[in-house]
Parts: sequence; C-alpha cells; structure tokens
Amino acid sequence: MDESQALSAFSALGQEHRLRIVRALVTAGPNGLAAGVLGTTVGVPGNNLSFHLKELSHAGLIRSRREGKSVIYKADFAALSGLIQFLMRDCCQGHPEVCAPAVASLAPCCPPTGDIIHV
Amino acid sequence: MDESQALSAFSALGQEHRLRIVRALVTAGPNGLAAGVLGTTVGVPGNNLSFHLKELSHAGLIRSRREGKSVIYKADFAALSGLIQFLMRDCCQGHPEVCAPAVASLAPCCPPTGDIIHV
DNA sequence: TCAACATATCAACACTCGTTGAAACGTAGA
DNA sequence: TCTACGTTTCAACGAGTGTTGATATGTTGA
Repeated sequence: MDESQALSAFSALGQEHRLRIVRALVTAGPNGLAAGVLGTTVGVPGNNLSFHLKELSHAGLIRSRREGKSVIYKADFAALSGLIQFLMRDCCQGHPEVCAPAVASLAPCCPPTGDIIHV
Repeated sequence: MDESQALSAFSALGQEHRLRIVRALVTAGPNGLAAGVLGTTVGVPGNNLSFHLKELSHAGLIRSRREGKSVIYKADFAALSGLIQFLMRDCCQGHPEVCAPAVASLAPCCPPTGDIIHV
C-alpha cells in the first residue's frame, strides 16, 4: 500500500454511498453480495451503484466475480488491513512501544478467501 | 464514531496534503508539531495549510493547542482507532471468529496523552 | 432466436472542493 | 507602542465529483 493507493481508498470511503457499500460488504463477509442486493441494501439505484462499485474496485477495496446473471461483490479485507497499516505506519517516530495500544484493541477480522494479497 | 463522523474523517484523509499532514502527526506522536513545521514537512504554504488543518480538526482527527507564537497540532489517536473500528464493525455478520486475523496483525500504536476519548 | 432480467456505460448538469493572493489577527520581544 | 513573526480568514477561480436519464452489454430460459 503506497500513498496514491491509500489516497484512492480514503477518497473512495469518504462518500456516503460508497462507505455504506463497503460496510455492507464487510458485514457480509467473504461470500459477498450481488450488485442488486447491494443496491437495495444501501438505497442506490442501479446505474449509480455501478458507478460507485467501479470507483471502489479502482481503489482496490472490493473485488467482483460473475455468478450467472449476477455480479457478486465482496470486500478486499487485505486491502482494508493495508490501508490501516499505512495510516499507522511509523507511528510515534517508529517507537510505538512508548504508546498505549489503541489499534491493538481492534477485534481480529475477516481475511479473504484465497485471492488475498497479504501486506 | 457514527457514520457522519466517519464520512468526514475518510473524506478528510482522501486528500493528498491532509493525508500527509495526518501521517506526519502520527509519526510525530503525542507531542505533535507546530503548524509552521508541518507546512514545511508536507510542502504546503501557510494559508492553504491552515485550511486543511481546519478541515482535519472539524473531522475530529487532530487537536491543537497554542504555545507562545506557535500552534501545536497532534493526531487524535483515539479518533483514528475509532475510525478503524467503525469500518470493521460487524464484520462477517458479527462472527469474526470465522475469519483469519487481518486487522489483528496491526502493531499496537500510539494512544493519546490524556485527552483521549476511548471508543 | 427471442424476451426478460441484471448490470454497466455514457453525456450533461449542478455542485463541491482545493488553491491562490490579499488582508487580518494574535503573540513575543524591543 | 511598534515591529516582526506565525497563523488564520476571506473571496474568487478552475477543476473535479455525484447524480440523473437514456442507452448498451451480458446472461438465462423458452
């Protein structure tokens, strides 16, 4: 995860519909959701949803696969993890031991199902 | 951390100069940096820097205090932690144990120095 | 092949955002 | 008080972004 990737990712998440899409996919887990289901879940019409899904794909935050008539989208948990690591890298001048565990309090969460790129 | 706060935060981080500012403050740790130092570090002229610092303050990602002629800014590590938790909340339908630890691999990092709001 | 369904693409519009330059504010030292 | 320094505010401009409606693409079953 470099700066330009992180910028794309944060910028993508800084939009109401896209943040809801990602959160819905994070909640859904590795199995993902069909585009149509996503649209009704987050309340975005099809053409607009497609636009935002493309943005999120370009940002590397989600992945998709076709299943029959539907396209299934899922969160890229490795990318989300990489994003967080980018933000916190080199914290406190590379001496995080001088600090209390703020990020460590996070619950472990969903990794991908095989097509993951570990950061 | 609610959705509107998260949106403000992600939107704030989705801009090159602001992301660099936050990363510089994360690196600096709890002591923070003066506005002038920040400006030269990230390469942003004073008036523009001030604009971005205000945005980051409104997003709740940084805090400031005056020290003589300088204004010292520092990252709000609790807010950053809360932002991450918001993104990952309810992951995998509330059953993160079905997943591998992606977020857990993150190194523990800097907490605040006392004015922290734990999430 | 055809019709029905799910999804994606495109152009146009209004709106928001980042940058710039000038000016103002607040603090410290003479 | 005056000057110098650090920082902030303001208005204006150009560029980028999200939404909308119409249209196109791809898939399934008859």
